[in-house]
Amino acid sequence: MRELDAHARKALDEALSRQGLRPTVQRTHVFGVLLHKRDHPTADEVFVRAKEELPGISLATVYNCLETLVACHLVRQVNYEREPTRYCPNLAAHAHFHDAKSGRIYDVDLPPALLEKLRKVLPEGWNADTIELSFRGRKTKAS
Amino acid sequence: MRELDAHARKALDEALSRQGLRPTVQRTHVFGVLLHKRDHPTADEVFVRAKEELPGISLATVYNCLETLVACHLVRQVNYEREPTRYCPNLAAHAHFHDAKSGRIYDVDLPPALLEKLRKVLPEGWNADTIELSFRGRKTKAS
DNA sequence: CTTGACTTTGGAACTATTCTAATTCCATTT
DNA sequence: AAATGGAATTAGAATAGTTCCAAAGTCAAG
Repeated sequence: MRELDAHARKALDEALSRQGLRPTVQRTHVFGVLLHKRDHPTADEVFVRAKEELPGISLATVYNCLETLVACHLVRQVNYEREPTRYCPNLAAHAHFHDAKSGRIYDVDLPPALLEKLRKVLPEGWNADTIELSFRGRKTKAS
Repeated sequence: MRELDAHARKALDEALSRQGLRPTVQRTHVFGVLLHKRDHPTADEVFVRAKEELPGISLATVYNCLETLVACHLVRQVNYEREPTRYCPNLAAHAHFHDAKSGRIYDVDLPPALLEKLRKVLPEGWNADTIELSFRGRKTKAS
């Protein structure tokens, strides 16, 4: 992952400058790491991967960059039980499936119609900004 | 909350003995604390409440008891972001609503039909043992 | 009573994350 | 180009929720 593609580059620059922040090499690279392998890494894993190209980067910076990317809505946090937070650059509406066997997390598409139905379970006057749906179980088939 | 009612007592005794565990005074009391005020307390909050009647109880024991109750399926854990784990004695299928303003967590009933629909978003061969659904937002009306 | 498994306890240890203070970077102004 | 000042990065210390551990206590069964 030498470089961000033009689309990602633009999304990053715009989202950052919207909040008066600069696209530093660390931020850019951390974003690149997430886009490169979309497997929901932890901050530590991002740190290890980031160091391959930016040996001097610190863990604190990785945390800072991830926090910034989340604040800019370029990346989502995924929490599962008390495990370390994972990071996900998939911004489309989706749920997560935690495979008990491998520990891996998979994205699962959420049809907009279902999202609407979910919103409807809330009583009048309760407004949800975010909806999180996660499954835990076992995959018996790959796919 | 001097005593567990007969129903809770029975559920506790049966669930514990199913795993060869004993209904100690600490376990019984921690369960009682959760049933008494169903507001999703943290382990620390349970600790504080438990000490009112059992001044000698230790935090480690509260953690142990909660873990045991969860393992016996008498209590559910509720995690939200990286906040401390909360505990919930409501075993019926339900979602959680996190009120951003008050920080409080509310139970939201989940119709079985909706649960079925949720299960259907998973690809063939992916079997969910647990489904977690949580909302975050603001309540504009009490209710 | 003894035995042996289960429990509880206090405190130490662990770990993900946040904080802090010092340094570096970089765009802008001189 | 040098100086300025706010933003960003850094290493390491600090924090907080939770788990671990070894010792002491409890209890049912023999």
